[in-house]
Amino acid sequence: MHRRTKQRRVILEELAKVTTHPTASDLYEMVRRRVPLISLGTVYRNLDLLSREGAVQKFEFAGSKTRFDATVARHNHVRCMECGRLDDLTELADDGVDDRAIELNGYRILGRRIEFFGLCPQCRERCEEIENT
Amino acid sequence: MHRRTKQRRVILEELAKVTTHPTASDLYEMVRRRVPLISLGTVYRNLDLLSREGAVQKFEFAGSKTRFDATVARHNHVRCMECGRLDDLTELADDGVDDRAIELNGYRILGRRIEFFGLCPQCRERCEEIENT
DNA sequence: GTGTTTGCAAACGTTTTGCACAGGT
DNA sequence: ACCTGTGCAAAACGTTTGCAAACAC
Repeated sequence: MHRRTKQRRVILEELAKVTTHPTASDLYEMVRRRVPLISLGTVYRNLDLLSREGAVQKFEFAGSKTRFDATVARHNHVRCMECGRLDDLTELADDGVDDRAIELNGYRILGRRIEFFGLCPQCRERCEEIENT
Repeated sequence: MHRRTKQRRVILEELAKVTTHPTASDLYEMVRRRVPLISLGTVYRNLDLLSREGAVQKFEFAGSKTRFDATVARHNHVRCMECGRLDDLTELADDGVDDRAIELNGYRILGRRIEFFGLCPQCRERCEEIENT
């Protein structure tokens, strides 16, 4: 069985503190303030273990680093193409995508991921200013 | 202006030959049969250039290598979680996802990507056999 | 001739792994 | 005492980049 180590506990605690979606090295820096000698490898190993247990969610986004989230409830994301900011989209939990079509391809569907991308409020404003010049 | 080099031409020709979604190194192996001294770096540089030109599509899938496609029309994908196989889903081009909700978050949405994942026909059969044992 | 493109190899950033030791049970 | 988890460093992985030579225009 899995043992309750200080490293594992602090990683989970630090992840639960934030609503951002930290990467493994973000978390490494956060945890290091409380467990100075922790190694990045340990952070990776624990995040992997915790995500397999279902205690954290792991998001492997297209074209960027893996991000982690202590919020386990299902939700989709928007990424800003300009600054890289990542936001939750809780309202779109039920996305209305039709599953039947995929049955036609002979696949047994186990899940789906929707990623939206665009401009966040700040970058949008900045871009629109430039457009109007 | 861009020059018409043998390497670039052969990369595009080989990519157009297949309906799979080769990675850069898959393509490197394919092209190498015709241009033995080509380097992997050249394949990457040309795929990048061709995708910026819109001649090929680049798919940066979550948690896996970037794949390329000479079919430019918009379509979604299913990935097999067991064997990694990747299929097109042309029928689901209009996915029915509601865009209005995202406007509420203040984002200007420029695109979305839907990835389905599950078991392909072959792996599905194999898994169901094991389940029934 | 000029400037782009190439092959090669080294560098890169993220993630994984091998190892001997520390520490939870 | 066992055997999982750790720190460290090196390796692995896909991708990018610096360079001098080669080539398209």
